[in-house]
Amino acid sequence: MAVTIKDVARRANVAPSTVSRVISNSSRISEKTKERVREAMKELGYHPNLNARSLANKSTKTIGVIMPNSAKVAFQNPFFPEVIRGITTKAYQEGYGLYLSTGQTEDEILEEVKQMVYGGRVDGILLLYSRVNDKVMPFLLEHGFPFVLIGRPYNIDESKVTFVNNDNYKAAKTVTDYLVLLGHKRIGFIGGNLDYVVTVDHMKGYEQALQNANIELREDYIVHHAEVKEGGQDAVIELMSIDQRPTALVVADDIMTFGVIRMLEDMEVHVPDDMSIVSFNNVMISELSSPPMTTVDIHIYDLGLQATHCLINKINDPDIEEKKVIIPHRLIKRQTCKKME
Amino acid sequence: MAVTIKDVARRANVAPSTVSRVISNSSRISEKTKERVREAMKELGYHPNLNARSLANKSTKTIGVIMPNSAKVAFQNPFFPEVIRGITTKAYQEGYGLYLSTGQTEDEILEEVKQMVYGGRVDGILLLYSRVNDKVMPFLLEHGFPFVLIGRPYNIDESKVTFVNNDNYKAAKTVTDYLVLLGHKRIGFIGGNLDYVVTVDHMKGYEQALQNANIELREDYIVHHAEVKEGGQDAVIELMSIDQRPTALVVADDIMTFGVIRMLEDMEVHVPDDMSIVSFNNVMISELSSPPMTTVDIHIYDLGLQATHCLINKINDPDIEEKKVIIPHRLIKRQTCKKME
DNA sequence: AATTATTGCGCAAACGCTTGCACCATTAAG
DNA sequence: CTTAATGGTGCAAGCGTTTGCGCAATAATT
Repeated sequence: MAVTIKDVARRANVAPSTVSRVISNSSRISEKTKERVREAMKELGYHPNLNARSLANKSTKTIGVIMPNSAKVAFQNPFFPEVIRGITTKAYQEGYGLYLSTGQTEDEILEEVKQMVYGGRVDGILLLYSRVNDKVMPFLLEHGFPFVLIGRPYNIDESKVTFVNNDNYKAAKTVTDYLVLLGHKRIGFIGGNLDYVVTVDHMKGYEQALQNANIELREDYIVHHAEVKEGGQDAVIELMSIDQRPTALVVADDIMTFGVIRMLEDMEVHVPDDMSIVSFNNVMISELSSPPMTTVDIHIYDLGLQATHCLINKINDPDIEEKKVIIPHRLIKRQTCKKME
Repeated sequence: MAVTIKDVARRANVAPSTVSRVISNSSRISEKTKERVREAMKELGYHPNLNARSLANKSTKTIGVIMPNSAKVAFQNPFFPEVIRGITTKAYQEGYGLYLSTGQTEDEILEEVKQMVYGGRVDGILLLYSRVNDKVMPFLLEHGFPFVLIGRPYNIDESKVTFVNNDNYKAAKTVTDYLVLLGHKRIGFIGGNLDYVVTVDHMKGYEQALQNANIELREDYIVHHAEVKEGGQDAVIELMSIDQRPTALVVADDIMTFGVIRMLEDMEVHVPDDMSIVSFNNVMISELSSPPMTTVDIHIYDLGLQATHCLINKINDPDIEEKKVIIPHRLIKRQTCKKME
């Protein structure tokens, strides 16, 4: 059996409660006793039992990280690793641990969240996605459980939830504007899963830009695909089989862009000479495409960092007001866009 | 305060112990009482407190996942997301949760592991790397704590630890043989961080293949870099500034290959016409390079799955004998290799 | 010198659950 | 009809911490 607080107490000739207070560095214990107790702890190799502590404490010092239909598909996109990097960094600084969701379906995930909340496994929750019809957020809201959303609440009063997001609408608009500025009139849009709020924001921005430029919106220029990998390729086929092919593409995700570029190459459509492309995220390998892609950097790492920051604040002070943090984005011009002659 | 086992007991007119036994579906309770208790649980919306359970139980139903110098840099490589996918899948099936390490340095990580072990936070540990001079494994070994290594133990008796690995030596040898078969004599090697066992295995395989083919080993053809991204590019510069440039490259990692290809393109060295490349891992986007890369698929997902499987077995039966699982690899021929004229 | 504050520590209850053991009805066996 | 199994529950002691409260002993105040 492991060495407990009682063993330490006995060894140091004090009461268990004193040991506990030494651990929490209570000012009510004299320096002398503290030293004696610490000595005993060292000698016995004492380490606190975290479960017991959590039980008594009602605090676990761990935060739950919820991914969309789990890591299963999510992790195919470098977005998640990167956001988790940000989370990890902050969490570590603040002495928090991370508990990862593992469920695959929406229902499984909801069940897990309930476990985390009711079971007292975590002190707060980080939602790494915003889905259109999400059941997790309402649950959390209803129970007044601390959480922060990465993304934007949908169908829910923004003032009721703390969230960290990019201005995806504006990013998409800017990007489309940019393409228009380069002289493109036939601009296609390859979007992600329409269940995700980010996708609808992208589309709105795209549409607005076209409208501002008096370019007619063509249904057949808009294609959505859930899977980042295959999606990119399928989408290209669809778009390329239209009579009047687009000359430029707004692509939802850098990874998709890899697929898009490959597929276009196969069709002997050259980027950027025959086709301009802009996409989103600027994940690590984005600059390694051939040609290197123009994309908008959304500072994924910061999303994670800030979100964690907010969450920890909320955990420490549950009555803190809800907050909305917008992480700036930045267009990174590389070599997939070209001016129309 | 949340509803506890006692509330349920009162409601169902039984003792708390009975409720507990109903939860664990003990055969000693009659169906009738079980029904009544379950009814009460539903009505009150009972959910067990996991900390209390863990405390009484000495089991947490969660497994600790340790990454090399943390997610921080690790996650830059799709290897980790993918292996975690495998882990998640199995863990979920078996009702286990995942607790992620967040430390950045070796010492921080060791400290975290100690916390997990002494603190009773996890039932077992998954080591996602094998480093040459690792302190975590000896610690775990010494404490007889259940763990499984993904990779291969180094400087430690293999029979003492359960591990899941590829035959990286053989993979590297095969790949080099393949290049030799294609007529290449000047074959370079771009390796990863020499602290990792996988890197030394790769190199051994490479060297052996050359030796078998009676090709002289050239020091200057061997380059190592820790960072997958920048590393690839730096390495190319080094290798290309040699008088007698290599005509083929064995690259430690697919992501590196992206960088390598880009850099070569910039130098107007065309792949595969002027340079053949083979690398390792076959992560999701590997097939999206231009040209699509030839690589060896190491079944990362399975590594995670199997490792988790083994770990759970070990948790359930600590006296189970240590096991060594080799996941097969497979050369995926795409378009970065060409026969020498 | 008597009273009040202050400091330093211990007692014991609580956190919510599990589990060995004892106990009381039944029912089966002798 | 007694005794022995058996089946179904309850009691109470843990699991290792935290923390409100109380009690000495000492220091500060009249």
